[in-house]
Amino acid sequence: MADNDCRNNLISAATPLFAAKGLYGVSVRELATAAGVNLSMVSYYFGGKEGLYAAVLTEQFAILGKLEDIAQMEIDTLQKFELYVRATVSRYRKNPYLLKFYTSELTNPTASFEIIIKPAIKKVVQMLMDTFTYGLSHEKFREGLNPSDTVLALAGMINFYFLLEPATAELVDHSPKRDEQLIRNIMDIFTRGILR
Amino acid sequence: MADNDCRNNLISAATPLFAAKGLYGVSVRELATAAGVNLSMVSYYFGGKEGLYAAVLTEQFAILGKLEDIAQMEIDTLQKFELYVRATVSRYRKNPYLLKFYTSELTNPTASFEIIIKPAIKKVVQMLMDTFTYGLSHEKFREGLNPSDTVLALAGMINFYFLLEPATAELVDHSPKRDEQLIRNIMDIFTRGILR
DNA sequence: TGTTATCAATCAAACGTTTGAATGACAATG
DNA sequence: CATTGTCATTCAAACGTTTGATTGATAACA
Repeated sequence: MADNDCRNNLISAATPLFAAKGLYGVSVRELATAAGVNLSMVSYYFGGKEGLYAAVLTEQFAILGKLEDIAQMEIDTLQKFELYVRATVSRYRKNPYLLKFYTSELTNPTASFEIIIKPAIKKVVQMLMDTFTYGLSHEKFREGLNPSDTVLALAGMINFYFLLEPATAELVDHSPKRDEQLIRNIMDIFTRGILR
Repeated sequence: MADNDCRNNLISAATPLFAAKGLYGVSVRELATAAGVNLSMVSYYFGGKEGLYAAVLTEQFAILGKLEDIAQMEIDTLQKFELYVRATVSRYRKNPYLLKFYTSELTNPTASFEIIIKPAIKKVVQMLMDTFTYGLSHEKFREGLNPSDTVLALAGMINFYFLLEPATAELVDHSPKRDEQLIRNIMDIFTRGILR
């Protein structure tokens, strides 16, 4: 097996397994078999099962950093929010496992939560709050709206849509071809909701 | 030990443990010790660990049925949505474990998902969609809004606020005394977002 | 030849479940 | 009224299996 194939195969195979069943729902043997490598390679490359899990999580959440750039862009405040929503949708479409790790850690946190997930989420929420506060101070948005409640509402609209898919797939069309309509629907509500 | 104390103790002790660590994150010994009962009582009363988990889940989701009554009430359509939001908030406040089971099953579904969680969620979403469609046909709401996208947006605004608490507690005040402001903030955005 | 990578085999520990005995309440029997 | 039998409940102990991790040998390569 070529250099580092073993390590890469483990991460690739572990990602969907951990996403579907969680850290304690998969055994090391299951991970090794799925990757087509020897069982002991998990300890050899990652120091153990939790190390592999942390490696998967780190890879998954590396993408999230790009969201912070939105705040510095020289575009309209409302456009920044739309950019956030669009980036979120395309991120979940490109990586169908990200949301699983995201919410799995929120509900059943492992040791990785404080180190990887929590800081990543805080940065995004902070960025959104800063953006909203800027819009407020420049008299674009209505007075009286609470910054944190408002940005969490926006984040909730888009994230919850994807989170609920396993339960509502038979009730609602969640296919990517409806994404554009979904984004417009959300931005439509949000824009009218916060503008003067 | 009095009649059925053993069974009740197991459910009471298992609820916070399963909520915090998930089905596979807790051992039967841990559950029995926390309940102060013998290890074999789990199998005796519930047929095994998964049986106890299912019993906990059933008890937790029994409350969710009340939401359906909202649709039949003789009140304004918008008031029905506000009632849904208020009921959701008070439900999470009264039972801090419900959301954990809710989202844990959505991300890492066990055998109980199809039987207990999925039907419960579908009923609520269907009720909300019916309510919105009624409002649409009676010309209260703007044309062009997609029913499913819109009600999932409302549900997301309130549910995501609670889901994100472990990550944003240091950034945002999630205390119950802010609930009224939170509800008004959400309904404010939603109302302006969907009204003509 | 020393280093890195991989393997099958093995380990102790923990897992969920089952067992057979002991307990106490209660009704039936004499 | 005392005795017997039945029943659900609880217990400590053990069950076989699976767990995550480690070992020492072996191969590939520098």
